[in-house]
Amino acid sequence: MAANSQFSMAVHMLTLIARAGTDNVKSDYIAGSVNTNPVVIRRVLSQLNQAGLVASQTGALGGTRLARDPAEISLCEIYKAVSCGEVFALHAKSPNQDCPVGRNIEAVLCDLQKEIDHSVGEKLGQYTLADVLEKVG
Amino acid sequence: MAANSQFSMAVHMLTLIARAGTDNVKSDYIAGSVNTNPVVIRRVLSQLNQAGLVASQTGALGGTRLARDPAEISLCEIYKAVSCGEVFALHAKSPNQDCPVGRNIEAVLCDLQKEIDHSVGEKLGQYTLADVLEKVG
DNA sequence: TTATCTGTATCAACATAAGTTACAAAGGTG
DNA sequence: CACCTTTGTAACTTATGTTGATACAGATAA
Repeated sequence: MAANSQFSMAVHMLTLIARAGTDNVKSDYIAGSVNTNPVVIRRVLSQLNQAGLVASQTGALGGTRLARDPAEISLCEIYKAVSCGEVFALHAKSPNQDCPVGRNIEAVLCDLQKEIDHSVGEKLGQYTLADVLEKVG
Repeated sequence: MAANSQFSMAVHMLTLIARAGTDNVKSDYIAGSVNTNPVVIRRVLSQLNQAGLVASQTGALGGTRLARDPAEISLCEIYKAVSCGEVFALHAKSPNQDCPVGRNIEAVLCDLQKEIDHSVGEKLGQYTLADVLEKVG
């Protein structure tokens, strides 16, 4: 499949929204900067909305604004909001349970997966949207 | 697409191969434990071969054996051998360069991507195939 | 009332993984 | 040498997921 770039899009979008302060930002405007279709933007915004990172408003003069201070939004929260997110996938089909390795490997990999995902979350948690804003300028 | 489970397969496969010691393990046998097609196994083995983790032999009595001691094979090496591997993807299409955010966001995300990938590698590097062997029993 | 936006549903286009079949080449064995 | 087994790949199919695009209902300001 095409690689999932929703996290990159989300950070980009939130940066734009943050820079607008309390003004509502329209999905059309965001789409112009991200260089994609407004519906793609609104799909990601829907997830950010559910995560409580932004607030949207319909109707004329509608749009989206941040629900929280940029310094209070960690990249980990953004990642979790948009990602189905495991660094690596477990077996698609269950291994052969008659094999001692096949019987036990899944649990070992599952534990490892949790540990790696947790470590990614911690690393992303070291940065906030405010840090990104500063770097982007 | 279907999620990429090659790393999980690779760890599973290498565990089976390690347990066989110096004996050659056939792709048919591995496929039976992983519960998939032998060609899928040989495709992953081909990558592990290129990474120097295993050695294969064609012909009758052929098969695959470890090229190194299990304690000298880190999970990071396995991950790098099979994964095209970024935790998150950058923008598919380049953002709008006329927008100050679009112009700078890619570099920021690229740096972040490298940092996260590096941290995943470090975490995986804390474990070896020998550790997996011990856990699987 | 009208124009503007969001929120979704739906469909097409494209990419990738996994599964399968087929076969050339390598390498033991009788 | 002839035969059998096994790897290494190519090619094709199927399944799944992401992105892009069109369409339209519902909300809301002027």
